[in-house]
Amino acid sequence: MLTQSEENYIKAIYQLSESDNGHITTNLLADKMNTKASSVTDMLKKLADKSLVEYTKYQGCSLTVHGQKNALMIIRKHRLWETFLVEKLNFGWEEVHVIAEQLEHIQSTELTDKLDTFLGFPKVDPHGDPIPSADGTIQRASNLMLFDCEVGQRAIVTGVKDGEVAFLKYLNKIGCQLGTHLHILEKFSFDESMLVEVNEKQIQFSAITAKRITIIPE
Amino acid sequence: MLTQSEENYIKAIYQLSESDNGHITTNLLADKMNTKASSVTDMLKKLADKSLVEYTKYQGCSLTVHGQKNALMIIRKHRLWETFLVEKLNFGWEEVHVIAEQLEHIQSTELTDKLDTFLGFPKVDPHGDPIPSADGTIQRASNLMLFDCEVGQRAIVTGVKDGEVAFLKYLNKIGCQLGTHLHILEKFSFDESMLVEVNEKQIQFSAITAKRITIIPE
DNA sequence: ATTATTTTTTAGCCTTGTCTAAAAATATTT
DNA sequence: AAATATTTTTAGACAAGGCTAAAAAATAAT
Repeated sequence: MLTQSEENYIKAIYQLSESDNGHITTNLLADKMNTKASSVTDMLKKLADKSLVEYTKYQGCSLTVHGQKNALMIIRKHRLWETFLVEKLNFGWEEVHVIAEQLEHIQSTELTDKLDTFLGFPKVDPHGDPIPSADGTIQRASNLMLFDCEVGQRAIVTGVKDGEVAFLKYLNKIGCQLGTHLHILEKFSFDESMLVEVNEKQIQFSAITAKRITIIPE
Repeated sequence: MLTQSEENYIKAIYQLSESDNGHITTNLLADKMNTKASSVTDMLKKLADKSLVEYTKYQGCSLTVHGQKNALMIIRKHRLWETFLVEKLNFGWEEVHVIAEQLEHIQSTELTDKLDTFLGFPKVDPHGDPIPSADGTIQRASNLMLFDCEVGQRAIVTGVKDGEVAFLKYLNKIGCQLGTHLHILEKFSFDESMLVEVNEKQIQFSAITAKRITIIPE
């Protein structure tokens, strides 16, 4: 049984491992957790004792298989609850993250699985992130970015990365959701921004934004 | 913003106040919280500082209006979640208490109210206990006990008190739920037990059990 | 190959919530 | 009313999780 703090560390390590290839440094984690490096060191020792992470002094850490399994279950809960909040309680996709951060710590496998059943075994959460199944399987998230599309191409939005509230609200305003059709009209080399048709309106996306929107070509 | 521990104390004090008329002693609370009197003393000071309880040394405590309001919101959350678990996720009424003890600490008034809406503003939880409304109003629970019924009388089950798992499972076995019709056939003075017709079967209820089942006369 | 710099760890302290053991206040008996 | 028993509080300690400041290791730069 893990504490909430331990769970939060495990989840953070998992998420960092997805981008930064496995080798997580103390400072990186401290940054992600909004805490100090010294606190991270303390916690890593604790997690290593419980064999959730591999940790060697001054060498950073990585999750053990056991740790990964735990991380996936926390992420499963987080994403199922987000789905519940949006699908059943009519929350907006920009509102659910903070609440799900609390709900993901509720301990009951039976609850998680029944929630999954109730929701009809959704494959992705409201931001397009894949939901791990009860046995710990997870689909690889689509990594085709709007940014990579060519002029003239058509695509459908499948997800948003790092969905901070302000960004999601902006997408709401321009009517851009999961499933929205896009048509790339123009790309500008000077700042790598692009002009895109969204719901019959022309929208200018910065490179940063275009890298946060994942798509499938149409 | 209260810690989980503070919330648990507040809730316990509220529940004790319902039966034991307002004046809660340190030991009583310690017992209810499965902790030591010294720990209770410490916590009462903290709660008094936050003006959630009225506390005078050696004299026990009682909730302030502010404390009562908090207690009611925790109970509201607990009972709404219990209802959700039974109505939507198909849990049995004997399974939901422990899970709801975790869910009751989730902080989001919006979530609570949206859950209430989703459930269709239920008046009582799966054990027949009244659910406080968003403004903190709560219906007085029915206090007519099966125990008080006379021979020949008919009644309908409206609730169960102190619903520990084994007791609720027993009620499941004999098919006794909220809404079940009862017919009192006989009362025995030697041990105050009673013979009751439940679903066309004759069941012998001890005094203890008959005091835990609340009813309305038919 | 030594400095200098950055990163990480250690050491010591704080807070929350708990505990035990001893002291103080209140209740109960005789 | 005094002695005894019970209840409650205080004092001091501990574990979890965090912090700051100083020390140690690793990395970068001369």
